[in-house]
Amino acid sequence: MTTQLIGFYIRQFYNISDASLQYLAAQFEEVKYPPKHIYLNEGEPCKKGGIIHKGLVRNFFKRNGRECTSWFDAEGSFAVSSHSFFTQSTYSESIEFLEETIIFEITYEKLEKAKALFADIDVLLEQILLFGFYNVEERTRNLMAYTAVERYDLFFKTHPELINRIPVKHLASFLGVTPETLSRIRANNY
Amino acid sequence: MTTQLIGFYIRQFYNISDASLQYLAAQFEEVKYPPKHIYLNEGEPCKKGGIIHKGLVRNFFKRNGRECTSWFDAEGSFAVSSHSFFTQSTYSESIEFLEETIIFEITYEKLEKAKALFADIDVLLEQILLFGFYNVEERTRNLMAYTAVERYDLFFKTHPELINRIPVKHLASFLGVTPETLSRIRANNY
DNA sequence: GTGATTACTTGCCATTTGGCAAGATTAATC
DNA sequence: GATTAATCTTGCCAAATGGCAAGTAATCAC
Repeated sequence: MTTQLIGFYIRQFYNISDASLQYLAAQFEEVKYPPKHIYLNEGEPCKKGGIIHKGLVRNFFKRNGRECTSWFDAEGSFAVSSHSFFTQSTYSESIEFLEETIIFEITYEKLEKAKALFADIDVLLEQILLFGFYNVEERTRNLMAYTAVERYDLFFKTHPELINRIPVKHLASFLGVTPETLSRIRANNY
Repeated sequence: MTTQLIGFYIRQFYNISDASLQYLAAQFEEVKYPPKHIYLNEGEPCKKGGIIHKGLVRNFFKRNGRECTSWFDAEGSFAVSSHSFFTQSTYSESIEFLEETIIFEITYEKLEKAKALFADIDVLLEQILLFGFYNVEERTRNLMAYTAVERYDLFFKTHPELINRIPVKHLASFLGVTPETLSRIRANNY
């Protein structure tokens, strides 16, 4: 049953009680989206989010006329625009599915309700936010202190399973370089 | 009285009740630190934090042998290593006072206690974390999508009052360039 | 104040990265 | 499966940034 699955994913962040999980899991809905589907358009508040069961997602924004990928998420991660979701305000971030993607989806309202009913669900959300905070912080550091080659190597080491699933142009826009530069890095011209 | 002051600072983030403020403010202690004082050494868990009443602080880490400044904080902001503080785990981040700095200081334990006693203090902390998350996210975007000149101009626009308080080498390490490059940017060689 | 140290600036050149354009490859459409 | 359109790669050169070294300015210690 999906309760098992959702528990598996969620308890990676915080070990909520069986009762909380029972309630929470019932709020999720399994949904399938096709590749290239835009899950969130920048400027819209992020009213729902999902645990990725199968598939690949990218969050991106536009600056200086070009698309920049802020984050990739695959199985076990969340399809959500964190700041927009947690504050229910708009943000200049879009979400796109890169593959056919199956997610367990929940609305902000349902999550709020669950949070009010079970204290440990509140803690769970705090832990998830903290995890996101840590990830963004590490990313900032990498952009500051590492060269493009080092950033690519790091991504290659930490996410080997994604290298062949992500189109070069998107990986480039994540690493903060042009597709040409990434192409040269991969060809080992450096 | 300091309760007034602390209320002024804290309610910028979330408007806690008078009762909560009364209790919380009493947990703070006013402390003065000299310039160059290392408030937190990387690898130590961040057990206390402070609201900056007067002074200037930088958070930094070391990578590839050089110091990188992750953030500056001045009056009204916090002297704290967020992730380390919230998780009470270690992180490779240090905190240094750049000027003689007066902070209202509180330990993690006291804050936890206050959080358990007053629900709105919990909300306050969530808001503060969310604000930090937003800041780091914006910073990542700037590093990805802007040139050094654009990043400097942005900092100049958003923090004009800090430009003359921050040594060039530290501002450079914040913007992700060498001191020489920042020096040239300021001289308008670009 | 004076000397010593540290920080800042500038010139020179190397390295990294970007941008255009052409060709090669892959994927999408019918 | 042929055609079309994206995407990816590579060469070439330009622009941005780094690194060393020397000189200047500011700060610190006594």
